Amino acid sequence: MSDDAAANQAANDETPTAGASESLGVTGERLRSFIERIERLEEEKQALADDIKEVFAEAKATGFDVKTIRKIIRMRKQDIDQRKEEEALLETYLAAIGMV
Amino acid sequence: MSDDAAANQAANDETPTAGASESLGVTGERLRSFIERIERLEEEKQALADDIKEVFAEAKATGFDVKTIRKIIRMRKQDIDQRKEEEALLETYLAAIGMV
Amino acid sequence: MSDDAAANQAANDETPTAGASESLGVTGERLRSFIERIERLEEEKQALADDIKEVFAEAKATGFDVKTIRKIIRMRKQDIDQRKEEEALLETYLAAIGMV
Amino acid sequence: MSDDAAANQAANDETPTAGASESLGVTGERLRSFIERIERLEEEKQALADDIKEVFAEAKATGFDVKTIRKIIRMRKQDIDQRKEEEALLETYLAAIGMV
DNA sequence: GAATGGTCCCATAGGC
DNA sequence: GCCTATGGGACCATTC
Repeated sequence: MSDDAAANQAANDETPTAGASESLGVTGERLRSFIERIERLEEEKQALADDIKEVFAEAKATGFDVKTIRKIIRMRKQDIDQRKEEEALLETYLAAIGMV
Repeated sequence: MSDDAAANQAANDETPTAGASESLGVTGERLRSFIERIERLEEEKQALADDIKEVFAEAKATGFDVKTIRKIIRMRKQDIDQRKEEEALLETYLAAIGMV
Repeated sequence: MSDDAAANQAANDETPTAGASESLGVTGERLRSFIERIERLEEEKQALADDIKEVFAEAKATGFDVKTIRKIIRMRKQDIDQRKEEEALLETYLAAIGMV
Repeated sequence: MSDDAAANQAANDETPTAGASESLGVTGERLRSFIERIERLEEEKQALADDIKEVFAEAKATGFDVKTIRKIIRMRKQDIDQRKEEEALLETYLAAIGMV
């Protein structure tokens, strides 16, 4: 493993005045905080995924072909990506010739 | 592919005099609306994915091992999923013995 | 992608007396061998899938509810997976605190 | 998990005096048997999937492009399927004209 | 034919 | 910098 001590739950007492449990508690708190933040975000992300699914369902109910819609969206995304790339390239060129 | 509604990408008729073209325009509008709603949601979803990545990066910078954190999160999720499934199974059993 | 090129990376001459076409032949042999091995394995895999289907059918004929059986099997699998993951996590922790 | 409860909607009686509860025990046995047969088969199926993965890995290590190999296999499968279909159609025609 | 679950493929991310 | 591993998305088969 790369980092020193992964989830340092075992470990060394860093605050001499405190008990071992204290510093452990702090580390644990931070870890828990990270985990919960991530879980919260993933929950929201999942909610959005569900929303998207719903919209597809609605489109389907309206009589549209979902697969085709997906294809269109993919194409549009490609276009956007490409456009962004082109703009980025343009920026690079402009920067290269000192036009900021 | 189901050709009928599917390919209605044309959609750009905005002639006020209506007729078949008018309904196509309407269909096109609806299609565009669906697509844009989805794109908007996917954008937000992507933003959340980026946020999550950031939190992982922050945790890593703090000295935690990302891989381990991922594992913990996965396990917690498994717990939740399993609990849900157990409840679903119970429902199934109840239904099977006619207890609705 | 250039499909033709794809398979040619192996192309080193193993028979010093042969020309390029010979080494290509060897490469082709190896490729064919891989493909046939995979196809054979997939055939067996498919046969097993069919067997499983049969067992489900038999269970159904016996009066069991297939859906419920599926759910039970899924849950049992989850249990096993989770146990494995817990062990893996333990390993990770042990490694993290230097207990190999 | 409470395996015994399974699809035995009533359940856990193993009283030696038999009666309805005895037949339930028998039912439980059958259910368990089905489940274990399926699990065994899925295990083998998974083993084959792993084997296939290994072969792909070996092919890759040899210098072949996995994606392309997949494509070839897919094409060959299509050919086989098509051939089967043609044969089936031929059978149908032969049957239709009374040539068994 | 609609919904669901399972499988496969790809693209990205992290490790060596 | 490659290469493996993991997660997400698409497709497909099956069930109700």
